[in-house]
Amino acid sequence: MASIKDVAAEAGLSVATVSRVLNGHPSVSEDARRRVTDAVERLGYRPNAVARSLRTDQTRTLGLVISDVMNPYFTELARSVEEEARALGYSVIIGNADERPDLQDHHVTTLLDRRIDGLLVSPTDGGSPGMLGAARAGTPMVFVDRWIPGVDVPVVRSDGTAAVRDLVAHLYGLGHRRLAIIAGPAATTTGRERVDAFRAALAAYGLELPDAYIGQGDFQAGSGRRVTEGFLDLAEPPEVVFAADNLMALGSLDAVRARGLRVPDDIGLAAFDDIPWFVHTDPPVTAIAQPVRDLGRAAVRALVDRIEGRPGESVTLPARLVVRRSCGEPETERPPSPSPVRRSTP
Amino acid sequence: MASIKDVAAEAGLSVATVSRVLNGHPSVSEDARRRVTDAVERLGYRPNAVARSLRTDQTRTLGLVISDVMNPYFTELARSVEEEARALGYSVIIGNADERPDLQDHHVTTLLDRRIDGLLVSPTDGGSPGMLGAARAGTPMVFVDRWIPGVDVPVVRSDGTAAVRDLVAHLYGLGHRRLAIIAGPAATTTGRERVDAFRAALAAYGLELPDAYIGQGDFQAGSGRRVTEGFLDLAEPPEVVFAADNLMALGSLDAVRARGLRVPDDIGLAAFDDIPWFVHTDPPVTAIAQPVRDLGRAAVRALVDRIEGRPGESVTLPARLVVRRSCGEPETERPPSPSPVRRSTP
DNA sequence: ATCCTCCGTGTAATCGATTCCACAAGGAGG
DNA sequence: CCTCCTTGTGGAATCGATTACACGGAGGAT
Repeated sequence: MASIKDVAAEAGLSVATVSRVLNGHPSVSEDARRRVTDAVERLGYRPNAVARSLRTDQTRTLGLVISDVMNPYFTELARSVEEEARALGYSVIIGNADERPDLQDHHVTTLLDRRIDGLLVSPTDGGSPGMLGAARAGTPMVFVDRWIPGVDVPVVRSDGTAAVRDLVAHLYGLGHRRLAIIAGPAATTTGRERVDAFRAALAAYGLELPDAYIGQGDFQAGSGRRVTEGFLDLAEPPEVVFAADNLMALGSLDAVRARGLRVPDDIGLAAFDDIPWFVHTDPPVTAIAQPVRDLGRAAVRALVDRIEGRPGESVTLPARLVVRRSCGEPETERPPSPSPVRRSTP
Repeated sequence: MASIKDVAAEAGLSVATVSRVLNGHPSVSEDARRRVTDAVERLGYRPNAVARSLRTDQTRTLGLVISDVMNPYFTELARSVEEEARALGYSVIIGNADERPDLQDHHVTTLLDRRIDGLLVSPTDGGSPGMLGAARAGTPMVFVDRWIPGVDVPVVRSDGTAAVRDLVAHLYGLGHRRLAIIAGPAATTTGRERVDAFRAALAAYGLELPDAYIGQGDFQAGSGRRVTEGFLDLAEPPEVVFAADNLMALGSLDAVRARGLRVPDDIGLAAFDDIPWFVHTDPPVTAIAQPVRDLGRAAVRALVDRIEGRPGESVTLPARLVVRRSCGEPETERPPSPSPVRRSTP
């Protein structure tokens, strides 16, 4: 592969001049500029990003470590992050932690070894050593979705308390009183917050959240199934189950169906995180939707701000309730809406 | 951040010796080895992968350019690719082409600029200039899922002809005769092959595939909707629509529902690519499942073989039909099966 | 005409690793 | 006791870029 030296030779100039042309440095004669671009063209030369990074100490690359790629919520997040990063002239390398702290650490160290300019993390746990180290070492960093209290890093997330309140109001209005939740891991902020928000909302209606109605999940489908089975085995099963993420809701649906029961007639179901597929499930699932695209965009902007020396602030965006049929009859009969999967095509 | 020089100073040795210890070179005294590891420990030193790559001319990184991350099929492919690559000591950088040749080219050049060791591509089109250039330039390369005829690169893919035959047999057995297809872009191999396989299978039953029953889609939900609307407007609409990927099937479902019609009573639906959500849609969708994990694994192995100087061969794995309820009554009434989303949890 | 600027260019140092080659010390063999 | 090998180590070149500094020449001011 041709190097800058080859270009210099081909153009009959020094590597310094070639480099200047390549980087749009002002003090280069028109003649030299032309000769260099011609030589580049002839040789099909492309600058070696590795060498450039070594010299300039910046890779123009962002690392994104997410908890689970197979979760549509995170897939969409990753997509919007990449989009915004590209617009800002950065590439992104995605690491999938699969909800495992050890894998998360692996990716963090790998990314740091490659000297990425900044790190976007949605931590799987309360803080693995590798991650804490990275934060302390001064690598520009931003948390998305989940975060770790006590670590001084901007957080870009969505606040679901109002939406959860709306959800409880909706359920209460439908006559439901025994409401249960499938919680996420207590080590994650989203795991804890959603339970807290739910409990608080229930309290506003004079409802309790007994321990038996709090199932411990891990944000994966399997746990949703297991917890739901436990609920159904109760002497007095809940009337509605609220899953703290979409995968656990899926598992819950499975469990209900495996018993030959039906949603929402026998038991209602609601989920945190709305995804395109919830429109098409049987029945369509009532969910709390986060503004994922905006979250990704804001996270990248905050991180790039940090990288480029600007402050880089935390952002909290509200989530909102999307009522469908999985908890009982909706208020109004609307025509089916088109799938949100659709792109910009008219 | 500490460099190898700092380690050398701390250990009271030369950088050469430090490097040898780091790389497990045999001719290093036990004493030196200990002093170096101690120094590394004290300094929290991590080798700079950028510098290393520049010197050794290898990044131990694979590039993966896929057509659409939001498509669960590709998400799963990406996941299995990363998994296998990690097992083999490689990282992977994912580029999302979003079915756009220009974006695909952008990612290919970016990846090449970073001097990745090899490229895994599922081409969006018949071959964008950047990709063809990469193939010609001798970068180790392997096609996954889709490929480009005439380019001498191993292909790892799945063969759906048998499964499509099974599908048509299933539909024929259910009494359906007017069968339509929503095709993928003609520029992609999968776009063409699936139509061809479908036509051939129909022929085996003395059935035709009239032009009016071939809708041109682009593997995105929007086109599935549009094409299906066209089918429904026909004087004699098809009895079953076969979507060449899962996203278009989703769009098709939307369109049917938007008319107030029902699947499978008013019109049947089948899809290429099985995904976890098809179990939970209303109704569950009959689909052709590819062995995605195996595909990802095989692709990485072929690529790494190429990179490390071994031949690196093409692989074709069979797809299989998964019958559900979207085309009419299934043969047997089975208890609902658990969701395939489940991980290794028992 | 002289001096000072400014412009365009080239030389060489540098980033952080790897690795070839030289070399010193020590042991074996003659 | 001398030579030869082996072993462990260090010096320095190298990968491909960027950039500080030096320098020659053109042009303007005096």
